[in-house]
Amino acid sequence: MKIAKVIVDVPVMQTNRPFDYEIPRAMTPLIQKGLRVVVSFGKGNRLLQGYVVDIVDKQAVSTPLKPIVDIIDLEPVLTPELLELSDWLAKSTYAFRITCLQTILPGVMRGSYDKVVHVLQPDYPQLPTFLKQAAPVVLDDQVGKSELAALLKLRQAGVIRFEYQVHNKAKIKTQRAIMLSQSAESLLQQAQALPERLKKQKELLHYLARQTADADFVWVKTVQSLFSASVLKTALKHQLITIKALEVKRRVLPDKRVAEAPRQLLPDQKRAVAAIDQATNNKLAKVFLVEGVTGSGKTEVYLQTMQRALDLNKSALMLVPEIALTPQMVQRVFQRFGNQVAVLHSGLSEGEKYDEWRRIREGKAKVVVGARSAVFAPLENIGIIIMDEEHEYSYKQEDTPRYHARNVAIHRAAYHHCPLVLGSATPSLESRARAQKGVYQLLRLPTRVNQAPLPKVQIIDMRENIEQHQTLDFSRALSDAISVRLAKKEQSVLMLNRRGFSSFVMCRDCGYVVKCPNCDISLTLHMDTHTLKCHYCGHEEPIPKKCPNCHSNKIRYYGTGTEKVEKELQEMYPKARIIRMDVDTTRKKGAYGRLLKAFGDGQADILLGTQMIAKGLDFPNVTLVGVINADTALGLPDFRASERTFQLLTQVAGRAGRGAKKGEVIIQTYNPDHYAIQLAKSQDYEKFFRTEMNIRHQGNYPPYYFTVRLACSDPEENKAAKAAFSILKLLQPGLSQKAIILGPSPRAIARIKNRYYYQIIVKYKQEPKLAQTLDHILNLTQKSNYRQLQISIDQEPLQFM
DNA sequence: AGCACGCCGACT
DNA sequence: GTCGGCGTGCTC
Repeated sequence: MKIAKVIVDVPVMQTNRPFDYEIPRAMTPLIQKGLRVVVSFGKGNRLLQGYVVDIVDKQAVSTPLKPIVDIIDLEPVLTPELLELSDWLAKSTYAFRITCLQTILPGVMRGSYDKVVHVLQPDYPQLPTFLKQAAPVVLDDQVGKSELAALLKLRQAGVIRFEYQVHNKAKIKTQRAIMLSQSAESLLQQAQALPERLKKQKELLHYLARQTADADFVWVKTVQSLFSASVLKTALKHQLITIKALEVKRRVLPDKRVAEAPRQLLPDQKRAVAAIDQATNNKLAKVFLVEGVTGSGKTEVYLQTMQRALDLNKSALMLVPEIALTPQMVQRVFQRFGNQVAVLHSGLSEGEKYDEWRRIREGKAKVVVGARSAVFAPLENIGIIIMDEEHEYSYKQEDTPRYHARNVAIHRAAYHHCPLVLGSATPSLESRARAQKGVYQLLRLPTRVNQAPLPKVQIIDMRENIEQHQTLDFSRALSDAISVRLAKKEQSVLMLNRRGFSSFVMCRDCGYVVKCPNCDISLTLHMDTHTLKCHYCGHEEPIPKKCPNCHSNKIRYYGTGTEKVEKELQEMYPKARIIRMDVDTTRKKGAYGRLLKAFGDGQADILLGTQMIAKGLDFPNVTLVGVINADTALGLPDFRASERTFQLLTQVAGRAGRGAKKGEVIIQTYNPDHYAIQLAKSQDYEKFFRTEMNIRHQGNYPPYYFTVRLACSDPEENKAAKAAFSILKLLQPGLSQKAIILGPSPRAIARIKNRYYYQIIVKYKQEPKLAQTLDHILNLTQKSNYRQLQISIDQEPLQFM
């Protein structure tokens, strides 16, 4: 007997394994691995969506199995590769298998459920009024607790019955079309044969005869503009025409394109392309790190190596961070590869995503460009994977499954025996260190394609500014530079670093930031307790009244908002046209693109924004880039603070002087001597890498150590704390002496949604028993007395707060 | 998650 | 005595 192993849609620890189901005889020829099915589950026999992950032979079983109720898909939605990937993902991120399956597939594939009440005894006296009707009633999502209790009682009394329905949200969009199954001649013949009085019918047939020249069908929608609905109805009645519902794929990319040919390569680019092509040709799962300054032509290297994969009749996957931010990039890929390109990103509607996904699944799209989740694109026979801006933090998903797209890409590249190309001007330290060790192959592109010099970067010491200038946010140098641009009708981009707003304490005289004595990490300000806390080890101290370094009393929390700066700017330059871009002004869909376009069209003189303006913008008329506060990220309680600051400043500096005119960059800071700022000024990534590696080495941080974060939360604070300590007890025996455990400590925002959070961070190099221990902890904490306790594990977290 | 079973307190 | 509260365990 064949048995189907099914992962059911119940995301809890206890059901995180396949369940066996009988395959009814009628389904035997249809059933396959990777299909979605409907199964009945639990005592109430409620219907759930499930995924067939395996089909096995099994001899007669002692307890009878439930049969599969229904098959949802005709073709498997998951390839064997993606099935394996979901298993690997679940194991490596400590997430439920079902959650991983749902992450891999487009959102519409997730089952939606309805609870329907059928009334069995319509004349029952205490029947609630809303049930006193003939038809079954669909319960809405928010049925009150007491209401539900009453309904359960009625069910027990046999008055009503529940029915669970599973819906497939994945709908194929169709449009009605008149099929042109006959030749033009036969249509005209039919028209001839019609009696004279059917004038409109004759006209219709003549019209259709003309269309047969270049199509198999005509949309009803277009015909309706020429003929009325009743004409079509008559024609249909007389069987002169047939109408079918044809699928229309929601398309994301335009129909037309300006085809673009490959560009000439510089020697460095040529070398890089050759090295990558060699891996593609020889089916080597090598990882390359392309380290190229802004404007060095990384994109051209990507495009040409992707072309190589296509030439070998393979597919290509290209990951771009937050794709909405770089429409130029998508455009360029489209111009090169045309209709075989599919785009996947969060800006698409569910339906659009589904259609693009199916074009990939059906093999119609061989090139995929997309953001983080596109790493799961159902491509087969992948010849190359590209990951642009590999250092970007948006590649890490912040909620379950907490995966990093880079790791998924590495896994898929290994499966497909194809190269993975990581590209960045400022690679993550993890990747650059791996290249150093020879795990990845480093390909450097040190020169700019157009030979343009890097913009001149000037650093302004804001500590001096306080005395000289009354406005705190603008130095004389920056305001003068803005005035010059306004006079010359050139544009300025001003960036306000909002990360870490008001959350740390800094001395305005010397730039000193209070750090944890144990962890060498900035302390975070907690206004509720009026203390400074370390989020790593839990160290706590009072807020200093005087700067411990220079004894000034100008030590206070630090931060500035975009609105305030905009007001200041407007006062300084009443005639300047300013576009402000922050979370508030870009919340609406499409607002981001609209504002950028307005700026690109020259409708404003100054673009003021948060870090979102640092990425990928390319406006030739921008000759000044100002960073109003370079420090805020440095103050974050995060060992990656320097790295983030360096990356951000380097990136934003690249926005200046993209066109023919020379660019200038002004960075305002209270830490002018900080290496991250100094090295951003000289745009010297390699030196930054060496300096920062040293610091990481001394502090036992990545990439010298791996990290894992265990967080637990409970509505009751003492329970959360107690749980954290029992987790610690469970953890310790599974670790060697060399592992470093930090915490348990309360998280920065101790209470979110009425839950208290505690966390433990483990730093380690080699811990063979760690994964097993973590699984054990997950299993135990589910069964323990802590019913309300939630526990999460984040491998290599990027956010430690 | 959702359901049943089962064991204790306050009601007809 | 029993109704119903929720704590506990199971779902092919």
